[in-house]
Parts: sequence; structure tokens; C-alpha cells
Amino acid sequence: MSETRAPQGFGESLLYLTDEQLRQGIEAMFFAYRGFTADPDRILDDLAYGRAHHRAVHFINRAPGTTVNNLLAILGVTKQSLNRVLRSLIEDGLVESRVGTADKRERHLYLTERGKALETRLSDAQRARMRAAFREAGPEAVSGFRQVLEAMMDPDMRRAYTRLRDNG
Amino acid sequence: MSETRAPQGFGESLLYLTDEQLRQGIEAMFFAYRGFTADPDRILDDLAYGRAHHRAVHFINRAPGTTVNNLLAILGVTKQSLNRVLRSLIEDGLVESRVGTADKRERHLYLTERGKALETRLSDAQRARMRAAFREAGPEAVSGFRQVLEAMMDPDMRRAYTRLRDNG
DNA sequence: AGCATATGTCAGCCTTGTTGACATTCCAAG
DNA sequence: CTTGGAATGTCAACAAGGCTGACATATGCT
Repeated sequence: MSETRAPQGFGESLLYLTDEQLRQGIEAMFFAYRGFTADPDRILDDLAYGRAHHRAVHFINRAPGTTVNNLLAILGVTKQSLNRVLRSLIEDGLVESRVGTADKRERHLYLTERGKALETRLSDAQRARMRAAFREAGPEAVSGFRQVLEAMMDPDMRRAYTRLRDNG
Repeated sequence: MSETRAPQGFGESLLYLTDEQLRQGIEAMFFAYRGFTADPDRILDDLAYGRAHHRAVHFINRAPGTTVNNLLAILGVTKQSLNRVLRSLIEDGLVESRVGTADKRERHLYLTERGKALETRLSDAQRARMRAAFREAGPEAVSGFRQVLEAMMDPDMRRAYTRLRDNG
């Protein structure tokens, strides 16, 4: 495609853009994501829930009262797919769906106490790994980690991410 | 769990370990991984292949002649799951499976020319995004990015990752 | 009144993961 | 030389969680 090697004569400044460095970045993402999801996945396995339930629970906890449409946009799935997950969470009493007051077409989503308990359990596990990684790598590395990840997002997702971050 | 807030009196040094910072890291991983896979996914959709095919093609290209068992360990799936993917790639003439010479039980996997062409197309797309992100974030950030990701991997995966990296 | 929006639901399909069972081939230890 | 175990392949069945398409309902807006 382009830029197979850093141009000669530019010293070390662009060495991190060689195909080899880029491939290492790609593989790092692949292996790290596996670690990232491993701990919650183990917990979810015992509960007949999957990663999709985790994501829903995470973002409902993050923005209580969010609407279904909102959640669809953040998760990037179809309403049918989300609905299946949401239905089981509501049936099991982890999520509550309240008809909107201003606009009665909307359903606002909240975690119940049991839902909050699961969210805490899952995110404790995930945070523990993230904390260990952050501690091992140090503050400078953490800053770089976030900068690169932000730059890798699609613009829409980056907006969603910063909105969540800044409203937190 | 623990360490809900950075301990008082430690100044700013541990602020990146607050639950809020950790949650931002978690969400960054989630949104960034979506971007990370988006471009290859679009290409694969047109070809009736999925992410699993991409992963297989990537690692066969990375280590030509690797055995099925090797690939299983790296991908972290069952042989049945990998076999389905591998079979279609072999049938379609993208991957060649050669019986081992030293140990004839083993099958050594190679990309054909067509397989290499697909690999190039997929990784070009993925590298382009990674390159843009690296360039935007800068070399210091890239270093931190990789440090945190490495620290997030399971030990086994970290070994696989560094082995691939150092043999490259 | 009529169109658009938000949501839910049914049916069916695909990919990709799983487990279990079993055959084949081959190496290596007894 | 026989036998056990390892590596591989294959078949079957199943589940999660994506997808599309179609349709119903309630509500809001013009």
C-alpha cells in the first residue's frame, strides 16, 4: 500500500510506523482484547449470560435512564439483537424498563439492585486486570494507551466515548 | 473490591488508578476494538468470510508452515471450530495443507498466492487505521499503548505475542 | 388525518464458538 | 512387535449472538 519502510535518513523518528511495528500493534490488540474479556466471560459463563449481556449492563449502569435507541447507537447492534438480551435481563429482574414521561414511546432503562450487583461483580473483575496493567506500565504509558485507542476509534464512537467520559 | 479512590495524600501520582480512570480504559478498549476490526470486516463481508478466517490467514502468513496445533494455541479456539474455517480456506484455494516430513501426523499450513493476496488486502486496511492512529498519537504514546496492552494479556498469550514479535 | 418515530416481536439465516464421539495415522515405550 | 497415546480430521448437535425482513403498537408531530 504505502510506507512499507520508514524513509531512509529520517533517523528513528518514524520507526514506529514500519509495517513490522504496525503488525505488532495489531497483534497486541488481538491478544490484549482476549485478556480484557477473559475475566468477565468466566463469570458470565456460570450465569447463562454472554458478553452481550455484559455490554448492556455496563452501559445502562453508566447512563441510567438511557433509552433503547441510545443503547443501540452505543452498542452498534440491531434492535432485534439488543431486544433479545434486554428481554432476558428484564425477565430475570436485573433491568427495569420504564415508559418515558415526556415521550411515552421511549423506554428508559435502569439497573435493579440485582442488576447493580452483577455489574459490580463484572466490572470489579475487569477493573482488577486493568488496574494491574496500568500499575505495571505506569502513568505515562497509560496516557499513551488512551491516546492511541482514541485515535483508532471511528469518529462516531469517539464522540460517544468522550461524551460518556465527560458526563461521568 | 479495593482502591476505589486513590489514597489521600499521594498527590496525583495514582490518579490513573481510580475506578473512573479504569472505566475509561475499559470503554476505550471496547470502542477502539470496534474500529480495529471494522475495515477488515467490511472486506470480509463481500467474500462470505468472517473474522475467524481473517485470524487464521493472519497467523498462517505470520508463521508459514505452522501446524494446526500451533494455530489452535494462538487462536484459543477448539480444533473443530478452526477446522471448519481451515477447510473452507483450503477448498477455496487460499491455504495449502502439507503433511509433515519429520512427523507425518502434523499438517503444515501455507498461504497460496491467492491467500497471500487476501492477507495483504486485509492487513493493508487494518494497518492503514493503525498507522493513522499511531501518527496522530505520536511515538511516546505508541510505546505506552504497547506496554499497557502487553500487561493486559494472559501470561500464555503474552509469551505467544513476544515469541511472534521476536522471531519476526 | 396522516406520516414519522420508538419500540417490541416473530421468523429465519449465518458465523463461530462449544461438547462428544469416533477414525486414522503415526511415534515411542515397553 | 505390540500397544498406548498424541495429532489430526470428521460428523453431529447445539447455543450465543450477530443479521435481515416483516409487521404491530403506541405515540408524537405537522
